[in-house]
Amino acid sequence: MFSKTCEYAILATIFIAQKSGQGVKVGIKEISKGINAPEHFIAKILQDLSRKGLVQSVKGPNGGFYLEEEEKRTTLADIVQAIDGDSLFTGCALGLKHCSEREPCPLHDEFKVIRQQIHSMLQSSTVTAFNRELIQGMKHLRR
Amino acid sequence: MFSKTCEYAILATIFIAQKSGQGVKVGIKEISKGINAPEHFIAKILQDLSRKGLVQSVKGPNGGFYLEEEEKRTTLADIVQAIDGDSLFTGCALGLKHCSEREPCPLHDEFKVIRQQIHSMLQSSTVTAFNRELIQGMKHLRR
DNA sequence: ATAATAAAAGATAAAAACGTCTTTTATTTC
DNA sequence: GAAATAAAAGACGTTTTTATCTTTTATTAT
Repeated sequence: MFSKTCEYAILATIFIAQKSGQGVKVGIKEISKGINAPEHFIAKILQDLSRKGLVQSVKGPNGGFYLEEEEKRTTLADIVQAIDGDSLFTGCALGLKHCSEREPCPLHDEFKVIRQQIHSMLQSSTVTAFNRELIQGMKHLRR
Repeated sequence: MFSKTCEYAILATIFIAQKSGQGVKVGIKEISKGINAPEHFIAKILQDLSRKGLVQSVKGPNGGFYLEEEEKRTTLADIVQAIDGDSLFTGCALGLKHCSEREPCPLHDEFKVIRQQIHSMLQSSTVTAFNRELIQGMKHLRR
């Protein structure tokens, strides 16, 4: 569904969002422990998200990652778009380049509906949307 | 969504199904041209599908691939299961190993519905289901 | 200023996915 | 039974993805 990189990106950003909701920055070590993912790998991913303006970072003591108010309204769809591109939202289920309304693959019509549902699921979830449930232990991020 | 191998497997099997509907066997060259996929690669995939009893093959002159009556009722879900396993049908959207009703990830509830829809879409499509539309040019397999 | 901290950047490596080429085996036709 | 055909099997190569390690740069606190 998503690449591993994208899964990590979503988990890490939700983790940062949770901390940012509490007004604190968080370092890579804590993030990687919090979501149980390889430290250097998610460092790379966060560099990327940072460049793309989805998270903020500051170097040095008391540095770390956090979200601006605006970034707290980032949706999971935005993250997927940034990391995996929009193939999940627009691509053919069978990987046909020319698949379209005019030249549909066998799954085209059925898949169109599902694709749309996936998109709206991801678009209706901001990265902060899960803060309460995560803090209360009703939802989890650890792999 | 699916691995490339799985996409090829689905396309190739639907192609064979179409020919088998016309009572003829079909060789790898014709299949690979028909779905515009690398010849040796789909040969491997078909070997695998053959071992798993999803397609039949015979060697030598006038040999090729075809489907038994029973195999014409193979569903796309069967193929996905055989090639990619059932992670698409049962796995967590965010790749969490322990994600479950008891310990759900943030997307668990919403994704459960979508996963189920994907499964039933694939289960309700047999490999022969598209024969008519393919022959009439209303659906396509070429990449 | 200096030392400590933490992210950024770069290099490298391991694993998996994807793809190609060659040889072998089975079958058919002549 | 020899030649031709076509899949099976095996070896090999490339690319992408995933992961790790090291060095550099920016920031803070002393």
